[in-house]
Amino acid sequence: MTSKITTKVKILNAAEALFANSGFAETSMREITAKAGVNLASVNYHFGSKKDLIKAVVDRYLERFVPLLLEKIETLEKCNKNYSVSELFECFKSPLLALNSINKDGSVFFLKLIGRGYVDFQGHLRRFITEKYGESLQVIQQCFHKTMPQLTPSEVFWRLHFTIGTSVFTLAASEALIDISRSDFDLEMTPEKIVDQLLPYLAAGFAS
Amino acid sequence: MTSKITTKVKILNAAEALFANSGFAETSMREITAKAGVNLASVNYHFGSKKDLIKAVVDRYLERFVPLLLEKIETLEKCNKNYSVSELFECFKSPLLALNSINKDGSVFFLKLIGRGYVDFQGHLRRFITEKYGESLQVIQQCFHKTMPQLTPSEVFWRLHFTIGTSVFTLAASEALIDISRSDFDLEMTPEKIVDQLLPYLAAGFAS
DNA sequence: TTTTGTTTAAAACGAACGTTTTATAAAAAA
DNA sequence: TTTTTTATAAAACGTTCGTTTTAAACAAAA
Repeated sequence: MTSKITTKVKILNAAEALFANSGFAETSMREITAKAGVNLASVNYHFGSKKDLIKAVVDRYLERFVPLLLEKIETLEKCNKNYSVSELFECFKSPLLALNSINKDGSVFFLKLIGRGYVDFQGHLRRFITEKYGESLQVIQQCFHKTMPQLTPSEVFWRLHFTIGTSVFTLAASEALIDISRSDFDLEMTPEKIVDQLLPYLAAGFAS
Repeated sequence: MTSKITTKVKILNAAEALFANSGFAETSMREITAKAGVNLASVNYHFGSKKDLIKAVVDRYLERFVPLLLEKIETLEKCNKNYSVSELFECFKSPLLALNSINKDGSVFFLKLIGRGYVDFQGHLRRFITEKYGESLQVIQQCFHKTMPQLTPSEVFWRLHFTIGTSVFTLAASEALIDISRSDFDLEMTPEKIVDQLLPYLAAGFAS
């Protein structure tokens, strides 16, 4: 028997696409439930409020992503005591791609949502993330510090967030940028091709 | 006689701060007019609509910034035929700081607004900018290409937008990041200090 | 089968939104 | 001064928002 798609999951799938592409405030409950093909009231019934729905949408990805990433980093540390920045960057790749099993375009959605979480929605989402995943994030940060021990922890922090910023902004604005690229260079870009150009840029910046 | 602050300017000043820090959709007309100390209807009277107000807020900065930047680049081209990437980056500094004469924190507001313009507000703002400043932006792009002629125009385009992305995201999320930096490292950061760390990062990435 | 709890459906709620209208005041032009 | 334009003020407009209520359908347990 093929597992039934529950109302909850229908809502999550519809909401994440709209949130990622249009933003939290710009997306209404009615748009979400219409796209999901469910009743308007079901969001409040299953999630409580729009605020909690936003958290649930992001958390579905984080719950998958963070453990996979920590796992990858752990095996890297075991195999190779003196790993490099780019090896550490590599650890992000497969956990990110794993998100596409939750949803086609899941990895793109995830990065877009993270980007929105920083700038939209006041601090709600960020506070939720740091509460639930703060320890894991600090572990990751320390791993980056190991690759560049000459930096202060604060410098590592800022370079990491420059990196995150470049990634999530590029993805968040990817539709606009792909548009421009098509009209200016007659070049059809995809998120994958963008990432290929992005990675060396990021590595060079972080190791600067 | 001290020049009178018109209602129009009061609205622009109030709106830009709210737009930059909270976003376009999240900021209501009533918040704007309350902060400006003017009547609710005056926004529609002077600007037509909220959409047009958003354009006016951003354009006040662009009208100052773009000519100053083009001027700086022009003199660089005259003085030095073979200028470098970092020399070109330098050209952005003083035009950016000149925005602080429009408004204390003007340069930070400007970058935050550009960042929001990419991801919020569908494509309205971006379309407006490319219509009015598209030619200037292409000139700038060609100058960057001169510093790295081995790249294709498309590659220049993407690296430039990675750079923009890093900048505007960092500024847009600067409050959140400054918060974290304070609690994690007991370090009080300012936008200026952030920019000092950001510039070498950007230069390394672009020239990668 | 009856009962109980869970999920969906439809309708309505009050609040907040951008905008418009109407009226009044101030300034400029005649 | 009178007339005409320009600007501000107050109130109301119709919509849309997130949420709640009420009722019906469905499932599980007794």
